[in-house]
This record gives sequence, structure tokens and C-alpha cells, in this order.
Amino acid sequence: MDATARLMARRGVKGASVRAIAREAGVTEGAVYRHFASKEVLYAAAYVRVIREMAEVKKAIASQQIPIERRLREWVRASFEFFDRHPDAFTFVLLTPHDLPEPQREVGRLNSNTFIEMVKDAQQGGTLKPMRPELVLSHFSGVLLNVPRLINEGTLEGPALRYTDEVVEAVWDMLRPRP
Amino acid sequence: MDATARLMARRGVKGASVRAIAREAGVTEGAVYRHFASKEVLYAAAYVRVIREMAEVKKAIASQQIPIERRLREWVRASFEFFDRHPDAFTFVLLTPHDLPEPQREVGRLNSNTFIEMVKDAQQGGTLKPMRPELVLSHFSGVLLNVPRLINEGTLEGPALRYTDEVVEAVWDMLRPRP
Amino acid sequence: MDATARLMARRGVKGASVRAIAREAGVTEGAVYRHFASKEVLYAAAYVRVIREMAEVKKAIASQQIPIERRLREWVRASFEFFDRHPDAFTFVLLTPHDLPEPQREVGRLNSNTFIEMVKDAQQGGTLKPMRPELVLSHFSGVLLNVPRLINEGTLEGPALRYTDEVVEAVWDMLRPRP
Amino acid sequence: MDATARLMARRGVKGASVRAIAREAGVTEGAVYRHFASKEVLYAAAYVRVIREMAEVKKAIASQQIPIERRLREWVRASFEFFDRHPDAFTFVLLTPHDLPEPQREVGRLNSNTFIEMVKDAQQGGTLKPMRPELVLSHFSGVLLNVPRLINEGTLEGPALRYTDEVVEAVWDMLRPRP
DNA sequence: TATGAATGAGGATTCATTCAT
DNA sequence: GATGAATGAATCCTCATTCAT
Repeated sequence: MDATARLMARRGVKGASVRAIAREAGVTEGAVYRHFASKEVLYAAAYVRVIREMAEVKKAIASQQIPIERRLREWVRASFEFFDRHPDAFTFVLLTPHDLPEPQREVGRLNSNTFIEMVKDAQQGGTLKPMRPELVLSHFSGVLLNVPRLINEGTLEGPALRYTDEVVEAVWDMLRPRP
Repeated sequence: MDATARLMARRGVKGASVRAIAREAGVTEGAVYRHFASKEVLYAAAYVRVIREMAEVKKAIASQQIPIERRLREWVRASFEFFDRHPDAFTFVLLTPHDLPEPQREVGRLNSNTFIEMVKDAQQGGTLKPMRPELVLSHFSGVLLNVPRLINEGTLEGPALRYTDEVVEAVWDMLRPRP
Repeated sequence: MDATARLMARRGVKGASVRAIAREAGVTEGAVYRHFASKEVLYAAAYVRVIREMAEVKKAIASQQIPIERRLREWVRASFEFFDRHPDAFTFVLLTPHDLPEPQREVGRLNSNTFIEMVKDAQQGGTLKPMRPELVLSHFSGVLLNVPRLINEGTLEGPALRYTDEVVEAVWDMLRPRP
Repeated sequence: MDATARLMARRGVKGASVRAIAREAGVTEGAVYRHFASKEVLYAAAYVRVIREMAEVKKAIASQQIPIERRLREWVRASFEFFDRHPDAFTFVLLTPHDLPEPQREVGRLNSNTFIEMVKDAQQGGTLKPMRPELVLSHFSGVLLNVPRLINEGTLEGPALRYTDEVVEAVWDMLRPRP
């Protein structure tokens, strides 16, 4: 699954052949098929595993009893940390276009849902600007994900963590309640 | 080239076979190869054509003699309008991962460069918050592009133009000079 | 037809595409098909034209009223001269494997037949060693053609004409009547 | 590799498609590509294998401690025997025009080099007529190879071995030292 | 469990040929 | 007569998948 994430991050889902994945993992193609029924299944398994790992952290952050501003900061920090530690896994699940069947798409929405719940709560408490939660998500994830994206592209220099403050400040400017 | 943009937007660059592109265009594979030496060349031609069209509009906007805030708004509006009118072309060039040789990558940077020049000017005039221009670009394009992205995903409802105000407000919150 | 001989000599019959032949001739593919019904027909026409031109010279040589030894020398000289002047045409008809239908194969045997008649005559006159005429042809053409062949290969340096004496001497050693 | 030699001998290098080779070998195209990276590689492998086999025999002959005349005879005999036993392999490597990259061309020169060394030695010992070794090779191989060539063409009747004496006599006439 | 050979469908590309202009 | 676009079959090659060992 690591090899899958790595290669699919670099060459795209279609561009990563089973043969290449197997070689990357140091086994033969046949061995891959003993553990995964098809490329599709392997792809889904690799995807879900990373998403799940991320989701746990995110859920913990969302449920912390600290001001929304600090939870947003934690969210950004944790995301960048993950990217710096596992750039391929991060790129694979969050920066690669996916074409998955519904069960896995549902899993892919875990983080978004957690985020939206957190936002709704904060908005009700008046600690966040009123704005359609989907739009909040859109703006937040747009700013957040663009940093790894531009690092991958070579436009920005890593590690991502160094941009935490600037990113948090930017999103907070967008989201904080108006005086 | 239209068919190419359409299919590559939907299935990715590798996922769009020449056969499928030809069928989409209503011709045979052989006919495609009369006009383009290879899939690579066809891909690059389709890409460059859309980028060039976008770049013209963007350049015109950047050089308008109006406050930066209004130019940013125009930029967003023009982008969303383009997406609403040519969702496939937009998705193809801006939301699809590309693996192009340097000459085309250079073309792909046209819009970014225009944007960065515009930002630098405004920052010198004090009408924009001081911030690394690459980061301004990152935040701006992050928020901007995420709207079409989420519309494609089904998370947000189109047309994109309806989000112009909210997007402009958000990016202005991030970028306006501090009092 | 010139372009055909040239390209088929260099790339083989299958390796010379109609498109390449047309370009070499400075016309388009369509134009080729106005004059020749098919590649097969073009191929045969180019082949026959060169063979016929060679056959005329050879027939004249064979019927000269001079000693067989001198006629053999003329045959060699004329062949090498033709090769030096039209290496592609020579290579095309004599050094390229052919897969032609019977009518053209018949034409291709013109020179062999002329040669064999000449040999039979000389043998009857006792001016040539008795030996199966087909074998005489085999030995003679083997030595003769190998010079252009090795020149093409780069093993021998041209022009071919410079080898006339040595080749004539060699074939005469093989063919002259024993004392 | 056998199937490759067979088909390339009959239809030429370009005329033998991978599909046809695979069918001839009783496997599918994919299977061919498991063992050979490309048609080019398969072609080279088939070529080198036959050349190597021939070269061994030739080297053994060249180094025998018998008069040059007898070594030439052995060379002819061994060649014809090989042709009679493996007409396709022989035709493929020696009677088919090749377009190979340098490493394989080098291998293809093995026999020529062996022959030329043998000739030089004999000339120094005075047991062979003084003549440029390349020309000796040209004449010798011209006469030698033309027998299989004409047999393939249908002009001469096989087996080739039956022509051994006549061929040896002919080449000896050309090459023996003058009294 | 793992291997590596094999398969058959599909990928990009070339080719001989046709045809409207 | 010539052009250049179009076609459909065939080319070389890759891929996901299967299976005997």
C-alpha cells in the first residue's frame, strides 16, 4: 500500500501500473494479487488507510475544548506535519484526482464532515463568521492544500510547516467574526 | 483539441485514449495523427491554446487602471465566467495534474507571472498587505480554484459566478493592508 | 520510380513507405496513386525499369564478337560502372531481396539468361572450362556482386570500378579452360 | 528465437511481425514481450545466437594445423552443412540484409575477422596468393554464399553440400599462389 | 505465500489506400 | 494532375489479470 500511494502520487492512478507498484514494493505481480483482488481494490485500500489515519487526528483536534481559532491552527499544523512526514501519502489522497466507487468516496468525506461540524458549532457560538459551511471548507482547504501543492510543483520551498503561521493568519482573516 | 480538453478533464491525461478522443471528435484515430504528430503533441496543443486564451484576459485585467481590489474582483469574475462557460477547458488546464515538457510548463506559468507582477506593484503602493508574492498567489488561487473544484466534485452547486462576491470578500480579507 | 529505388535500396521494400517515397519525390501520396495503382505496382515498375536498362547493355556485351575473356571483363566493368553511377538503383535491383510476382521475376532473370547463353556458347567453343552454367553464373555473380555489397557495408572502399582488374582476374581463374 | 530466425529469413526483418513470430512460436504477443523487451532486442538475440554458434565452428577450423587449402575446404563444407541443416538460420544471418546497432554488428564481424586472420597467416607463409585480405574475403564469401542464395531462389537444387567440391575448386583457383 | 510465465484486451502509432476538392 | 484529409487495418507494445508450479 505504501508503494501504491507513492507511485500513484507521482504518476497518477492510471499511470501507476501494477507491475511498477509490485517492483516498488519489492515483490512480484502475482504476490500483489494474493493480497488484493484487483488494482481497484489495492487502490481503494491504500486510499482508505491513509484517509483513516488522517481522520483520527482530525477528529481529536475538532473535539478539543479550546477556542476555534486554536483548533484551526492545530488542523493546519497537523496537516502540514503529515505532508512533511509522508509527502507521497498526503499527495496521493489529497492532491490526486480520484475516481473511486461510493463506499470509498464516503470515507474520503470523513475529514470534510468533521470540519463542517466543527464550523457549525463555532458559528452557533458566534466565534466564527456566519458563512455557508461548505464555503468555509472550500476557502480553508483551498488555502491549506495549496501550500503542499506549490511545494510539489517547486514554486514554494518546503517544509510546509514553516508556513503554518502565515496560513493560519490568512484563514483566520477570512473566517473570524466581524466586529 | 476541444475533444482532448473535454476527455482529459474527465478522465485525466493518461485516461483519455487517442481512440476515445478521436471518437469524441467524430473522426478516426488516423485522422488525429494527420494533424498532431503524437498524443503528447495533441495534449500540449490543447493545453497551450486554452492557457493562451486565459492569459490574454488576465493580462488585460492586470493592466487596468483601477484599484487592486477591483482588479482582484475582475480576476475572480473572469475566472468563474470562463469556468461556467467552458468547464472542461477550465478543469483541464487548471484542475488537472500536468506532466508537460518545459516549453509548455513555461506557458502554463503565464498567468501566475502576471498575477505576481500585479501583486508586487500593489504592495509597493501600499494597497496590499506585505506578504511573499508566492504566498499571495498560493492563497488567492487556493480559494479561487477550490470553488470550481468543489462544484465538479458535487460538493458545491454551480454556477461558479454566484460565489464571486463571497470569494472576493474572502481573498480581500486575507490580502488587504492592515489598518 | 527513382525515389522508390532509392528508398527501397536504403530501407528495404517494406521499410520504404509510400509516404516516404512521395516525400522523397517531392509530391504527395495522392499523386503517387494517380500514376501507380498500388505500392506493389510502383515497386514492380521501378524494378523493371532498372532491370531493362541493365539488360540492354548486357545483351550488347554478350553478343560482341570478341573473346569470352574480354566479354566477361566488359560485363564486370559495365556492372561496376552502373553501380558507381547509380548505387541506389543497382543496390535496389541486385542486392535487395525481392518478393515479386512471376511476371516481374521473369524480367529479373533476363540478365541471368543472357549470361548463361553466353557461357554455353563459349563452353562449346572450348574457350571456357566445362562446368554447369548455373554454377558458372553462381560463382561469377557471387564474386561480382560482393564488391558492391561490401562497399555498401563499408568494408571495402569505392569506387567499384577500381576492383575491375582484380575481379576479372579472379573470375577468369575460376572459369578459364584447364590446360 | 527459432521462430524469429525462420520468419525473418522468409519475410525479412521488417516483414516479420511480432504477432506472426509469436504465432509461429505457439505463444501470444504478450509472452514474447516477457522475454524480450522489444522486437529489436528479440531480433538481436536471435541474430547473435546463430552467429555465435557459427563462429565457434569457424574458429576451430581456422586454428587447425592443416594446409590452408584443406581449411578452406572445411570452411565451405561446414557452411554448407549448416545451411542444409538450418536453412532458415543460415539465411537469416548471412543472406538477409541487417540493420543492427553497433554491438551486434561487431558480433556479426566475428567470422570475417577469423577468416581474415587465417588468410593473412597463409599469405605470409606463401601458401596463398598475395591479395588484399578484404578482397579474398569478398571473393570467397561471394562464391560460397551464392550457392545457398541460388538454392533459396530455386535456381540451384539442394542440398548445398553437393557443391562443396566445385566451390572449393573454384575458390582455390582464385586464391592459390601462382607458380 | 510467492514466483514468473502466459493471456487477451487495449494502448499509441504507421501504413496503404481512397476521395472530395 | 495534384492535394491533403480521412479511413481502417495492422504495427509494436503495455497492462490487468490468471495460473501452474
